[in-house]
Amino acid sequence: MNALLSHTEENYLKTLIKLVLENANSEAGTNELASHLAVKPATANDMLKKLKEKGLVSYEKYGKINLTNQGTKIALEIIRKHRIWETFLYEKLDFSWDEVHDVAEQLEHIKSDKLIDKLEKFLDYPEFDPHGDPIPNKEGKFKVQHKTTLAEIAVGKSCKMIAVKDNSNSFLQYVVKVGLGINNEIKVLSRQDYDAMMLIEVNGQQSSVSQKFAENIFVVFD
Amino acid sequence: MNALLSHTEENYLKTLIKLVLENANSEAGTNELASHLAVKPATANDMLKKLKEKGLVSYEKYGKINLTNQGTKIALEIIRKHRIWETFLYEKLDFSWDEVHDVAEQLEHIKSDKLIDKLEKFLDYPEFDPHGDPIPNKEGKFKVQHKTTLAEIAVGKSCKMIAVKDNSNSFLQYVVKVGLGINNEIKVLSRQDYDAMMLIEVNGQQSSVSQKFAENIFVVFD
DNA sequence: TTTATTTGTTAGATACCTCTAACTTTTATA
DNA sequence: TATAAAAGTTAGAGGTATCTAACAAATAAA
Ligand SMILES: [Mn+2]
Ligand SMILES: [Mn+2]
Ligand SMILES: [Mn+2]
Ligand SMILES: [Mn+2]
Repeated sequence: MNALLSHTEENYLKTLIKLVLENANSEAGTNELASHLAVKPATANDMLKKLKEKGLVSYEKYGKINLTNQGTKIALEIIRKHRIWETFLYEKLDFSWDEVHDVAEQLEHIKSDKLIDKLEKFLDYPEFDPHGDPIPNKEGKFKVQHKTTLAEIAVGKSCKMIAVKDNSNSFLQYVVKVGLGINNEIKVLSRQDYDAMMLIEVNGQQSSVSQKFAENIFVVFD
Repeated sequence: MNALLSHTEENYLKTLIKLVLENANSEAGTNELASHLAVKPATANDMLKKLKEKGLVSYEKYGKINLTNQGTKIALEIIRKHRIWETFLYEKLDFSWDEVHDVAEQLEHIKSDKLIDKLEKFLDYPEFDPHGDPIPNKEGKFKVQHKTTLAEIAVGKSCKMIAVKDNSNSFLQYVVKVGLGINNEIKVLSRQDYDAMMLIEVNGQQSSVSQKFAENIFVVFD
């Protein structure tokens, strides 16, 4: 059934589904794909032909790229594995928030349905990973949370942090430094007209954060 | 320091150390290596040149193959990872005896010292894997047990099973079926002169086992 | 609507890992 | 010791994943 893909092919699918999901227009381009995978457009183009040949992506020459149903299914399986492994590393092995991603990038390619299912059970069926991202279940379904960014919360209002948008190590470390974490209550005390710098309060601690920072914190209204 | 090796290179080193250790004469041959890796001798020969170039194996044209100190160090690290992962799968995820090996073959190539050290701690520093094989520590040291095979135990004597020699799925499943497991006490009731078939008793259960079977069960005297 | 810029594609090359077929060296056997 | 068998090596080739450089198409700007 699952036509044994290489690490590389899996990484292309995973990147494609991320682009397709966040692009809103539900499609991706060659250059965009290449840059996210840190390869040259020519390389990505070759791989796209191969993935099309295998029925995992649909696209025509000079057209936009989409995943087929089969491609989407596989991509979600990889995301599922990635997030379950991140949860394992964080919950059981005491890895920190910013350390889990790189190792999960390797672990997500381990081929064993039994392994990931048993790991999921061992973790007691987690629904979200350490960054607040939803973990797809075996059927590829996951909890969709209505989320806003901290940048959009009005002055005087409170909200709860549920996830981060940027998953880079430097951002994650910065978030920790500011005293923020998943499920923390955040109160917006003020916002500058000039540059949208915000003063926020978390656990009684006040911090000043930039617009760029606030745009990468996902929150829900209280 | 550790010049990032490919999965393939790591598998060659791991196979080499096994051959070198079990060959007693402490060396291996090209054909032998190739057959263990399920590749053709020509392929193994190419890789040997490459590993020699990298300073991991020492050998001269038409001569015998040995690992260098650096090659030995890396090979032991891979074995360490393999056995720690097997222990994790068996102890924490309820994998059975015969299921752990194949998944560990993949997991052993994950590159993260932190991961394997934290996993080792999580498992409370195990010294032996589920098959009774010793787990090298970070320095590559491991417990050496003086072991004999069941085939060598005299009639009327008892011994304790400490490991299996053959790690194949079919053998492991057979061992379970016979009612045997690590740390079981085995009493040798009789042995046929003709074909060395043995009658043994384990946990009050009597079984008849072949010489080939007995030669693959490692035991220690009581 | 012509031109410039961005985006995407092709051609040709390299590194890695593998193979088959032919050859050479070493070891075992008669 | 001459010959046969086994073990090991080389040459030549193919698939995958990558690159650079040159080209083509689509889109944005003038
Ligand atoms: Mn991640
Ligand atoms: Mn995550
Ligand atoms: Mn094993
Ligand atoms: Mn084992």
